[in-house]
Amino acid sequence: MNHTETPASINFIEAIVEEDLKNNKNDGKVHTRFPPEPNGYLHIGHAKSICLNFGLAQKYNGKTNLRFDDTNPTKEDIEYVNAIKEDVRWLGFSWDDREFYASDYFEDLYRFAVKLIKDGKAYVDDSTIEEIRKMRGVPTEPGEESPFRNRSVDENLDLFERMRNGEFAEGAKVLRAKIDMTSPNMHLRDPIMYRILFKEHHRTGNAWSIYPTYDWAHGLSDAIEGITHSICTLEFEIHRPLYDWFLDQLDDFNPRPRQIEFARLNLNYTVMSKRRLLELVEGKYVSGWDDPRMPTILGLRRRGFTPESIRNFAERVGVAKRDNVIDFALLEYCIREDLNAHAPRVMCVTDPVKVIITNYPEDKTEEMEIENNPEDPESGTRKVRFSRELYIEKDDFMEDPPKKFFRLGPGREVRLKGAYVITCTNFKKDPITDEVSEIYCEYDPETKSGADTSGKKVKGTIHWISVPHAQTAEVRIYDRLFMDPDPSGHKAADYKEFINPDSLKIIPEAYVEAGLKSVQAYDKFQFIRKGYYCVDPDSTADHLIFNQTVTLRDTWAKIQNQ
RNA sequence: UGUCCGAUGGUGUAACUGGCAACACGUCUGAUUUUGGUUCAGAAGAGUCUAGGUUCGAGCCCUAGUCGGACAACCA
Repeated sequence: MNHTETPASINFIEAIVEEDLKNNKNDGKVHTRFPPEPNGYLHIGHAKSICLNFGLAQKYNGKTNLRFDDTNPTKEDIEYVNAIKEDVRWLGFSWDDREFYASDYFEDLYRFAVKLIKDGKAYVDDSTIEEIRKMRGVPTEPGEESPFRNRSVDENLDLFERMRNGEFAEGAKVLRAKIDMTSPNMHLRDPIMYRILFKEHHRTGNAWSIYPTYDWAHGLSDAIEGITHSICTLEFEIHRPLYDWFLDQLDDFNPRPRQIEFARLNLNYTVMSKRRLLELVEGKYVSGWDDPRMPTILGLRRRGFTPESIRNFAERVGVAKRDNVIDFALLEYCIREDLNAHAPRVMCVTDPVKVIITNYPEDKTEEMEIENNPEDPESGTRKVRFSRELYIEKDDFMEDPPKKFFRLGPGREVRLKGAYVITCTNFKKDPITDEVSEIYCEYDPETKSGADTSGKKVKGTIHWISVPHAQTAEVRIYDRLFMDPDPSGHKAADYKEFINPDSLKIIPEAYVEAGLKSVQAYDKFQFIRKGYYCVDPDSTADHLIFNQTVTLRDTWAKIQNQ
């Protein structure tokens, strides 16, 4: 045995944290936060951020706050805060009693703003939104100063207070930080700290008529909560000088939070922007935020994803600063890995054709004991009834099969999963449609599953449902919502053109094993491609995997070529 | 014609303070298999954006360039 220690590789954020720990910065504490704006449902991209923030704290014995960044009442709603809490919890993370809201700090923020005004570092601007925009200039040229920039401290103080008191109309005035109108960084050209908004806030009601902007509120909220490492996505990188500037103007915060940016998750075939997901919901392209085709946590959950699989995915995609597009196949792999080991499996026939076992007694019924999950010995077995007439999948029979086709055809043998080996002796076709309507087989009594004394080896195993014992259930097949070209790039003119028309297929009456109530969702791309169906019988309940041997798209292409 | 950030197999992430570019997904081959799944064994695939420089030695350091991304909401 070689005991050479390979140092476990850490990501760049962990490297920063470890460096801080080494220098005993922040008294050796690690405190992160997950700060969603409650204006939409969480998606797989947020899951990465959640895993990052909570995972980092867990790893270094720190804590993570859940903070709602609720500074813009025009977009936010209590519905979203509840949904977000549920999603984070479901993912397996706990914020204990540290559930905070940026709106909790409105009074503090106001006080800090007054301090800035007194220090001559903020001023009330009467310019219109257009004027402000125009004077801000463009990135390649300096902006110009507002005519209101040099108001006296007293006047600013008075005006700001009256803004708070609701004496001015929306858009009439804003509070701006006095920084540098010539800065090449647009965010430093006197950024807006407060705007007037006569809008009811989901937590503070009508108490406020001014609301802080993100830049003003975020760093301060971090500081107030004692956050040490404020992790956010790359698009905030250019905000960092402003984040630091605001903190520099105020008290000496200890710990002094540090903003660290990472590249957000992109998935091919997937739209990840909250705004666009909202469009999909409002435009009824999907049934809701929890539609199994959505990349939302709720959607993935209904699609059959487990919290473990998503956490695992977040771990595997890694963390870095370069733009990335993760292959959907990795996400599929993560859930398959988990479900394969844990999900119980059942049989279902979606596109049936009848098989008659001519040498099996007409009035006989057997109960076959079939394991629920061959990978999991603890999953036990169930009894499935078997009789002379069965349904099998149309795809599992070929009149004139090519060499590499391992399933049923004239004269061929297959095993019926958990039952007998049968040999096809004949078949009948519908004279009108020319489709195979009945298949005649003989079974070998010696080949009974678990008690096979025949020594027979067969290449294929197919699933079946006993005709007299069959139950019907609706089956929904979900494919990826988007097809090529990849809509995850943000350049698509209208990404809705890429919606896959077959993303949801409903089979109203598929044959299922007795005892199955309904079959709501399973996933074509993830599972059929690998020979699996994932079932979500009751929205978010446990899932099952069908014993399915539907022609695998890739495999089938190969068989045809041979 | 600005500022900031980034660049490693098809995809993503590694490579301790410079020391033969590794892991995973995907792909392909073979074995096993009562689901063409799983599992197992193996293979192909990059010489690290380019050009210089420092060095015994550069993916790592320096310089210049190229390409990509972000930034001009009273959004976050």
